[in-house]
Amino acid sequence: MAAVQTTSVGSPFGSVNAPRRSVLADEIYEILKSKLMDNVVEPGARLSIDGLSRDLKVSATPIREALARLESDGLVTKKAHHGYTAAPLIDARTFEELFRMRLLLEPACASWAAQVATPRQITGMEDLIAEMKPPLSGDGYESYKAFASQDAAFHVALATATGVGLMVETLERLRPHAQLYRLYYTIGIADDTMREHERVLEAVTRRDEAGAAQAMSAHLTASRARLAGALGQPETD
Amino acid sequence: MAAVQTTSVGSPFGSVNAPRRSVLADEIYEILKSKLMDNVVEPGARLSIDGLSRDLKVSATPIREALARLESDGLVTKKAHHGYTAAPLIDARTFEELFRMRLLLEPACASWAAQVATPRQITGMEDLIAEMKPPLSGDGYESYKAFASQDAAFHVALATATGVGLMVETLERLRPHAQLYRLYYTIGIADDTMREHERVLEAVTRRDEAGAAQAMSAHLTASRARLAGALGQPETD
DNA sequence: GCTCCCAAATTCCTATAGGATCTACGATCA
DNA sequence: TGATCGTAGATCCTATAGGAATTTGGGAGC
Repeated sequence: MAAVQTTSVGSPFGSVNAPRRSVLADEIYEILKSKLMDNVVEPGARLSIDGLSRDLKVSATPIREALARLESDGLVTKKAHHGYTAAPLIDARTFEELFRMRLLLEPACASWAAQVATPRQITGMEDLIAEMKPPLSGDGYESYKAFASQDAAFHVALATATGVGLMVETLERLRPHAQLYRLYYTIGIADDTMREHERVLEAVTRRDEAGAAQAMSAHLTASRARLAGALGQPETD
Repeated sequence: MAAVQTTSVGSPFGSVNAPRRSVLADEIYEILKSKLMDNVVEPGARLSIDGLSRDLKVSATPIREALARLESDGLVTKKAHHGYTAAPLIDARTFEELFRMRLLLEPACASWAAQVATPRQITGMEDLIAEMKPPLSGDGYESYKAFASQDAAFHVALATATGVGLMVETLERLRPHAQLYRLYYTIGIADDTMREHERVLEAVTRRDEAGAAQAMSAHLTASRARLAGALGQPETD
C-alpha cells in the first residue's frame, strides 16, 4: 500500500480521489451492510470470505472483521468452519413478533415525539412525506425498495424526534423495513401509507400525544394487515 | 496447530482436555464479553489488540474479530487507528433513557407473560426469587454483582415466558443490569427488589395482566428512584 | 520552566502463508 | 446398484510479517 493512501481509480471503492478517512474494514462493513439491507445479497445466501476477498480485491482480514460486526448486528449468521450466511427472510412468526414489538414501541414513540419534537424536525418529516412516491402499477422492484426506504425514513425521523437515543437504537435494531420491503413488492402498495403517516404527523404537530399514539397504532395495524397476505406467497420477481 | 485439536494444559483456555468444538475467535469473544459485562475491564479502559494478544497468547486475528463483534454489541467503541475502548459507564442521560425504555417494555412484558407463561416457567421464576440473596451490610463487591445477576435472571426469565423472542432480544440488548449493578454497590441494596419481583410474579401466576404490568411499573419506578441517588457520586470501592 | 521538534517505540491495520476442516466426486467393494 | 472410502480442491481459521499511524520520551531552544 502506497504511503499516500488515497481511494484512487481502480481501488475497490470507486474513483473518488480523497485521503482515506476510514479504514478498510469499516468500508467493507458498510458495503456489505448495504448489500444485506437491500437484499442484493439474498436472504439465506452463503457469504464466502475468500469469494468476497477476490470480488472486492482486499485480503480476508477486513472481510472477517466486517462479517463479525454484521453477525452481532443480526444481519448474518455464522457457523464455525462453515462460514457466514445472510440472515433468512422473515417468517410468519418473526413477522408477528415484529409487529407486536412495533405496536408496543412506535405508538409510544409517536406520543413522545408529540411532546418534544422541534418545529424543524416536524418540517423535516413533512418533507419526507412529501417526497414519498408510491410505485405505479407495473413499476419495477427498485421503486418498491425506494418507497420502503422512504417509509423507513419517516419512522426513523419520528424516533429521532423523541430525543431518546435508546428508542432510535431499539427500533433500528428491529430493522422493520429491511425485513418487510420484499412483501411490499408482492402485494403492491396502497396509498394508505402516506395518508397514515400524515395522520401521525398531524397529531404530533398539534402536540396530541394520545392522538399520535393512536394514529401510529392504526398505521401499524393496517400495515400488518396489508403485508400479512404476502407472507405465504412465493416471490413473483 | 496439532491435527488433534484439544484444549490441553497450557493453552489459553484452561486445562480441559476436550476436542475443540468452537473456534478461537468465539472463545475470545466470550472471554472478553464476560470481562466487559462484569466490569473486570473497567468502563472507558483501553483495549489493546497487541496487549490482549500477548495476555491471551493468541494472534491478533481472533482478537480483532471478537472486538468487532463486541463493537456491534455496544460493549466497546472503536476509533480508527486508535483502537478499542470499553464502553463508558452509564451517565445520567442514558440512565433516564434506559428506565424510560424499560418502563415502556417491561410492564408489557409482564402482561404478556401473564397471558401465556407455563406453570413450569412460573415455578422457575419462583426458584429464581427464592435464590436471591441480598448482600449483607459490609459484604464485598462480588455479592452485589451476584445479586444483580439474580435480579437480571428474573427479568430475563419473565421475558422468555412471553414467548416473544424479539422481546428477549430487545431487553438483552439494553443490558440494564450490566449497566446498573455498580450503582447497587454504591447505594446498597434494600430488600424491596425481591418483594417487588414477588408481586410481579403473583400477578403473572393469577393471570392478571394489568396487575402484572402495574407491579412491574412500580418495581422499575422504585428501582430507578433507588439507583438515581448513586449516579452523581464517585465510586467508593 | 515551557514548548516544540524529532526519533524511537508502540500500536493499529492489512496482506500473505500455512494448517485445519469441509465438500464433492470418482473409484472400489459388497 | 448402493454404500463406503479416499483424494483433491475449496474454504475457513489463525499466525506472522510488514507498513502506516499514533504515542511517548528526550533534547534543544526560547
